[in-house]
Amino acid sequence: MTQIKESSTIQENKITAFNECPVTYVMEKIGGYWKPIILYHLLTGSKRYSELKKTIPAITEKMLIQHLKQLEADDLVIRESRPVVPPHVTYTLTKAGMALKPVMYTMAKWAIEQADTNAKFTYKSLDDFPESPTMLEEV
Amino acid sequence: MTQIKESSTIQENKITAFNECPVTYVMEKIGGYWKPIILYHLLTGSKRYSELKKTIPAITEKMLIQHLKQLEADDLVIRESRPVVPPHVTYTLTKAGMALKPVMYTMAKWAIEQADTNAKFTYKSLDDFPESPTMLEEV
DNA sequence: ATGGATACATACTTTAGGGTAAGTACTTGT
DNA sequence: ACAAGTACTTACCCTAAAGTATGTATCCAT
Repeated sequence: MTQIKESSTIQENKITAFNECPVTYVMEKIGGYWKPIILYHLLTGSKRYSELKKTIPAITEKMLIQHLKQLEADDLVIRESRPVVPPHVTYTLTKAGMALKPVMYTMAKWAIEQADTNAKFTYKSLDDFPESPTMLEEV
Repeated sequence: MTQIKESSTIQENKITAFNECPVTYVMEKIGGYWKPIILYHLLTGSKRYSELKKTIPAITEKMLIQHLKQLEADDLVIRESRPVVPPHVTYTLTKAGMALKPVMYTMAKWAIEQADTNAKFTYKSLDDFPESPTMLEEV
């Protein structure tokens, strides 16, 4: 997991923003190109590592575990492994992770409202958030 | 405004995520260390460039206009300048910008709920979001 | 003994975002 | 003549996030 230089202005500003701005705090937790997508797929229930890989074809394995580790460290997902061969590992949302549902929903709602204006999106409705994976599928 | 290479995997993935994932779409618009803070301060009303500078002391002028330009390009703020000397420029949230209020509120709410668990935040309540600037002040 | 399945790990490179520092234009006040 | 105020602009550098490529361990089936 990529090392971070422990004293740069950029780090300091980040930490300050993180501590003072709740919005930044959330974005730290769920930011990046892949985290929302991973979280979205976990909203519908526990998934194995390989299942996540299959449902998110474009992600590399490095990015996948890297983000899973971060999500675990942030107490948003729980990793459970069965000591069998071949390995069997499942990832499940914690309470805090589940609590992101309304957050993501509100964000999605705004995005789709804006989409009416811009008309350049492939997703169009919030009808089935997050029961069916229409919105974030196939990324 | 920093040039972007127009064909890298990272750009492609970003654009895909941006088009398919509404959450990523939102984060593109309000992400970065400074954008939420700028937006927050604009939620309480129009501000001049210099006022923003004063209320967000840690931001550099480069970052400030850079983000203001981006927010303007994204139709979240409107720039109005009076042709006087010294210049008089104000920034105001658009409708879309204003519509971010519940989005930011929901995010903040989650952050503060988590804060109860972690107890390491300088902000503690949502009581006065966004009427008083207690939450994002002094960053 | 070789390949497949599973869940990673690790070294290296590229890119975009952020930061530093300095300069510009135009006018008023001293 | 020079500084101060306002709203920027520009050139250059550094860092962290993201991507590429390859390797590892274990067991089972063929």
